[in-house]
This record gives sequence, structure tokens and C-alpha cells, in this order.
Amino acid sequence: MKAGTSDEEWREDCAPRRVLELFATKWTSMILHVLHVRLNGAARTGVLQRSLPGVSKKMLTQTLREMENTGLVTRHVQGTVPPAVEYRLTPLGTRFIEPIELLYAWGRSNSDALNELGSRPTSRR
Amino acid sequence: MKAGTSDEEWREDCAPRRVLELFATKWTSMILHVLHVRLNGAARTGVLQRSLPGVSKKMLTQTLREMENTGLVTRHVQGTVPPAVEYRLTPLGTRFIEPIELLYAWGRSNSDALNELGSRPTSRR
DNA sequence: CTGTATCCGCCGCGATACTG
DNA sequence: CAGTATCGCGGCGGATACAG
Repeated sequence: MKAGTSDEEWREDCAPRRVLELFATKWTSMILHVLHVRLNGAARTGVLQRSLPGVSKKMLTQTLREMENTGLVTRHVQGTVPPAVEYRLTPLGTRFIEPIELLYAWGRSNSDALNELGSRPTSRR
Repeated sequence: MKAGTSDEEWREDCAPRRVLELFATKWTSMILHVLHVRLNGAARTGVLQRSLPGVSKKMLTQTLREMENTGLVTRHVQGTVPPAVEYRLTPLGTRFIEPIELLYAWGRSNSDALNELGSRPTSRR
């Protein structure tokens, strides 16, 4: 066999491409990371927001909703006043941690090369 | 120590976030994949385009330029008429293959759960 | 505290047409 | 065959203000 992977179907909606869609919303993987590494798999909205410098309330909620729809996290409304909502990793979300962490680890190992990202000519003329 | 990873700095421009930027342009990882798995690390423009159903000439060239700037591939202009340009994986690009393939492999292993991506209610009211 | 609703700029990305 | 130039749409995503 010549192929490296078994999946040589590059259809528009193959599994690899669907995974990439999970990264389309840029906060998804970071939420999963923080939930797993720092928050033991569950956290309330405010904690999440404070753990992710730069995220806005809007995008945090919006991203969490999408993640709930895709089955990466679950949403638990606890009290009533004041509202206390907790998000938890699902088995699917937990399984997704592994490839994500490898991705991040790779970034740390290659941070030197990655430092000069947009520092090059940009034009060749 | 309580942290799972050594990097607990969640600055705006940490290594993990820079890696995510590589996925901002959606074709990047797929180009790397195809180059490595099906094309033995090097290929001409036309071959690449035919290997990636759905990609336009514009985005292919544009993405390859960005990848060249970040050091993931090199660009080699061979002949002159007609033009024959070949793109090759750099050591950096080759190293990037591993985490990408793990990501794709995860997608294939969880394709069942991923099938119903946008198939849920979307609204909760 | 958690979540929603606008307004709006930015840019990825496709379609199309044209140059060498 | 490889690449560029335009036009235009859709949607991410930040800022702000408001509601339960």
C-alpha cells in the first residue's frame, strides 16, 4: 500500500475537515484546554472568562453554546438568583484534549521558529 | 505542582495561540497533509490543486505564500516556459505533520459523534 | 452573575477574468 | 501552468448597552 493513512477520500465533508471546523471559532480549543488543565473539567462562566485573557463575554457564551451543540461540553444551571452556570467536559470533549495538547506542545517546542511569523518580507517583487 | 502543563502563561501571543493562527487559513493543514501523505513531500501547483477538492487557485497560491513566509514550505521555480513551480516541505513543516495527523486521526475515530454537528436544536427557547 | 441584542469593522474565501 | 487583480458575501469577533 502506498497511502500513509487509510482515509484517502478527500470529500468536502470528511472527518478531518469537520475537525478543522471546530477550530473555526478560535476559542474552542482554548476553552477545552483551560477546562482540563486548570479547572479540573468543570467551571463557571466567570472563572472561564478570567482564565482566558482577551475573550469577550459574547464570544465566550456563543462558543460554549456551539460546543454544547456539538457535544463537547454540557451546561448545568445550578441556582437561580444569582445565576450560577457550570460547564463540564463531556467524554467527547475530554477525548479531544489529547490531540489539542499535542498541538500546543508542538507550538512550545517550536516557539523559536514560530516567533518570526509575520516578520518576513511579505512581498517578493 | 498542580498544573498539567508547564506553560501556564496565557498571554495574548503565547505559543499555543500562535499555532492556532496557522489554522486561521483553513487550507494550511490540508496542504501539509496531502504533501506528506500522498505527494512524498513535494508537488507542483496543479497537482496540489487536484489533490484538494474545493480549493480555488487564489486561495491555494495565497496559502502557499503564507506557508512559505512562516517557513513551512519552500518554493522552487524550475523551468520558465511553461512555468513549473514546486513546493516542498521544510523540516519545520514536516515536524508539523505529526500533530496534524493525530488531529485528523481523532476525527476519523470520532466521526460518529462528529456527524451530528449542526444537527441539534440550535435554539433553546 | 449570566446572557442577549445591536452596531460594525475586518478578513477569509469563492467567482470571475486577465497576464506571461 | 502559475499567478494576480477585483468584486462581493458571509461570518468571526470586539465594544457597548441592556435584561433577568
